[in-house]
Amino acid sequence: MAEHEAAREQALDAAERLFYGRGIQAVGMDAVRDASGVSLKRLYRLFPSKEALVLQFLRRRDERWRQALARHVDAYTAPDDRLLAVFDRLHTWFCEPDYRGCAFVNSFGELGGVSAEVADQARRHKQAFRDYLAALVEDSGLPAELTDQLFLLAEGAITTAAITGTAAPALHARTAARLLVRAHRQHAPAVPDSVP
Amino acid sequence: MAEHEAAREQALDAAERLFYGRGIQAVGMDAVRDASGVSLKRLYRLFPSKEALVLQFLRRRDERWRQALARHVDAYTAPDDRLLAVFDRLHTWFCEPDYRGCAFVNSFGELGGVSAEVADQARRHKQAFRDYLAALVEDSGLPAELTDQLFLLAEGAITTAAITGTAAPALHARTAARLLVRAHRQHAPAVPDSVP
DNA sequence: CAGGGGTGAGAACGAGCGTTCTCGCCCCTG
DNA sequence: CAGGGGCGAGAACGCTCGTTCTCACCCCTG
Repeated sequence: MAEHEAAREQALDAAERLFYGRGIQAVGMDAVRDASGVSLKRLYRLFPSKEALVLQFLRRRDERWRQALARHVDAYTAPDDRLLAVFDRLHTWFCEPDYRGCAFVNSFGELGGVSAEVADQARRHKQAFRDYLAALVEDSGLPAELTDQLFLLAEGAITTAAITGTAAPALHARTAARLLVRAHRQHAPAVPDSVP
Repeated sequence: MAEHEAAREQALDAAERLFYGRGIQAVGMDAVRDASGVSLKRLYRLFPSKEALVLQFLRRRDERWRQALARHVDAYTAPDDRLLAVFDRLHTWFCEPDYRGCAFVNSFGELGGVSAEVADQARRHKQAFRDYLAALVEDSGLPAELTDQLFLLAEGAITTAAITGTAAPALHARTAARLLVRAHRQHAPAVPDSVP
């Protein structure tokens, strides 16, 4: 029954491409069928409803997005490089040809007011990203207040890149991040008193 | 024919409340009629189509949003206070009970991939906000690069406040903004060599 | 080879929605 | 007072879409 898994993946691939590119409500199940080659009957056996497909799409996207970020960050070892690598990853993301912002922000805007589950997915995704940033900040020996500041820069860059259609916001966010890191170091300098 | 204008305003008020609160596609013209008390026939005489109503809603919201911001900023005279007042304004906005993020970001996420006009409205709105920030930055004698950095902070705060449902992002953005202003002043200090 | 259980393609169904039409009512003019 | 033109309420229409059903087909077992 690997057939089953393959169809599931095809369906989710198509759903992701369509939902992300055109918005969720603008995409019918017929469009998912046409794009995936998975018949309606099978679609409804794999996912009990469109809402289930949407939530699955969001779950998978969250996982993959965070994996891609971590993979990029893990190419660096120096804590400060790792912090800034987040913004490099944003830059390459923004350069993808059909970049259209954060799927979770978009879904939240479209359905957050009407579907509690979608709103929850968005909250969880952002929370996970913030937690990840917090760990990087702590590894750098920087104060925790920096986390939210960097998070806001990243978040702002994500939506600004989408709306303006350019990747420059990643660079602006990166410079701002460097300035903030430096500012925080000046008030509570180098720090590392590890291994007491 | 003040009747005409009154109905128009009622319709736009209801449309704004509904579109902003539930998303655009989740709100039918019937809902606008019920909430506004303006009959369907009249609605369609006032606005040739739902899309026209949506665009009008966005135009009006852009105008009012920027007016409210300017009014708040104009309560201050010192250039640096005016800059930071932007984030205070965000804070009071986030505290509104049915705050649900930026109507333009939400509309862009929902319809930007499918309606060029909606995408355009979002672009224009963000551009206008950025221009406004740029003027404040220039009035403070600060370097232009600061503009995009503050813009990203504001933008990030707007969506983060929506998704987390708290107003704290405004405070985080404000502190980050203060740090960035200070950082920029250290590299190219006080400046004002006005009136040569 | 017979038969049946699952499959795919597409029709069908029912609800929702954008838009228009009908019809009775009211007010305004001659 | 007579008549008509615009108005509101809501029905109606046509389309889309989520979901299910039909039916012919294929493959697999006895």
